[in-house]
Amino acid sequence: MAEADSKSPPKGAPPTKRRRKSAEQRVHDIVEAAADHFAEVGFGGSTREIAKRLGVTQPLLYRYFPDKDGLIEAVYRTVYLESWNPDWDAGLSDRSVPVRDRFEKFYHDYAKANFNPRWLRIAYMAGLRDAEINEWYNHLIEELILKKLIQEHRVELGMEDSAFVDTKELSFAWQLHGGLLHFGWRHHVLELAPCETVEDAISNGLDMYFALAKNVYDRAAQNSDMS
Amino acid sequence: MAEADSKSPPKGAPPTKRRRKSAEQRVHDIVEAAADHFAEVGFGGSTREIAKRLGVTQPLLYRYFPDKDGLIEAVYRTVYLESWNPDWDAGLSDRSVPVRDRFEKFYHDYAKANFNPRWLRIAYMAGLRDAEINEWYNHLIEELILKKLIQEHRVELGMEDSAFVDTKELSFAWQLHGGLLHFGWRHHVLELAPCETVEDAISNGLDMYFALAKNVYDRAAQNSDMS
DNA sequence: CTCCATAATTATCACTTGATCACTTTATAC
DNA sequence: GTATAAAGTGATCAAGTGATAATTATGGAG
Repeated sequence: MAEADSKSPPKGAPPTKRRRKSAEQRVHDIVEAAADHFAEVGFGGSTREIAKRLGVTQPLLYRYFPDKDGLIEAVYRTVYLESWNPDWDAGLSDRSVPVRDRFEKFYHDYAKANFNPRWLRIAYMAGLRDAEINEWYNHLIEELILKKLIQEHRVELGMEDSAFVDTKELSFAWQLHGGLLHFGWRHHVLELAPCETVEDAISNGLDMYFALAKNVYDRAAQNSDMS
Repeated sequence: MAEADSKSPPKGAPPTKRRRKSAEQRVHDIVEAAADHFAEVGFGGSTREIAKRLGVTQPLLYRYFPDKDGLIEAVYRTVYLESWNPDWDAGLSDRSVPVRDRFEKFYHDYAKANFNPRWLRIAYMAGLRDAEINEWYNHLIEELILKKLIQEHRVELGMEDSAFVDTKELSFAWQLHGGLLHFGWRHHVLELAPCETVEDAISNGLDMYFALAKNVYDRAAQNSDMS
């Protein structure tokens, strides 16, 4: 705040005094500008354009990053990490609240943090560029969110609290998560006119998930009664 | 057939006779090679590499396409059109078959045609590059597949055959389609180890859709009874 | 005020890329 | 055979790219 963004010189034109920033601050600014630029034009975007946005010369980037790939990886980290809230796990574990409500709140927060052009575009671009980072992220989602959903749902239905998660259960959970992510894609990448709000999409997705998961558990319970 | 693929000279090295192809054939070959190359490395891939794959010099491409963008658009068209089967509509309309079965078959075919790295990567890359083409495609899906699903399902439940499609119904249908597409993404772009088959994913997705849609329709029917 | 570590710049290189044009080779019609 | 339309090549350009090295300017410590 209070500081005009890097670029503009105070007043006159000629001297254009160069302002120094701490290494820490500069790294942060560069990654931020790089993320914005790459999100817009892809990772093919030039280092010169990034420097231009910062009002800085291009070789300066190489003072803080070994090469373009290094910068891109820093962008990965920033984009993925700064949009992940560590508090989510606590919220999802709070059994004083119905599972449905817990996950509805979670997905509202998740959408608020991630359903924007910058995050979605970089996430999909990263998946296309090198799947590794996205593999890691999907693993995170599966372990921390989807398996949690399955287990907490089971507990609420009075089933035994087993760590084992069935393929079919995971399939349902991924169907939910994938469907919502695709909503984000249509909305913020394709920029299609939204015929429903995010809240509705989340609510509808959860309805589908809980309705069917319950059916399946009920049927399983009947089967075990018969045995 | 019987013709060794363009590249290799018949036998010896020195003369490397240049083979001529009809313009039509050459255009087809170029687009095919371009699609393969772009699918692998992104639309930043070079025209020289495409030419190399064909065993041809790079300027030749400019005989058949005005510029790189023109080539990319031709790739769009080929990839999208050649993987769309016009017969699908007939299959989806055949009321002698249960809706569930019709759409299960459709999604099997759809996955067979589209769930491969080339199609998925180019489709997502196209969405990131310029949303327009993907907007058009999503419109196609919505009009020809999803609305069909909704209406045929209604008919099977004995409801009136109205052309009007509710926002909520569409939301469910997109949740289904998006979830399945995301399965393709995880499977063929991220190359994650599949813990379920495509068939299972489709079957589970449809289970979720039909279970909930039926619930909603039943509830709507009760409400109208009360009025 | 002076010093000096270091933030930032200037100049530049080697290379790739999309694109153009004049030229050569091929197949086909006569 | 020979003429000819068109398929294909070679040489080359201008622009833009990531990256390096030498140089300059800044601001805090003493």
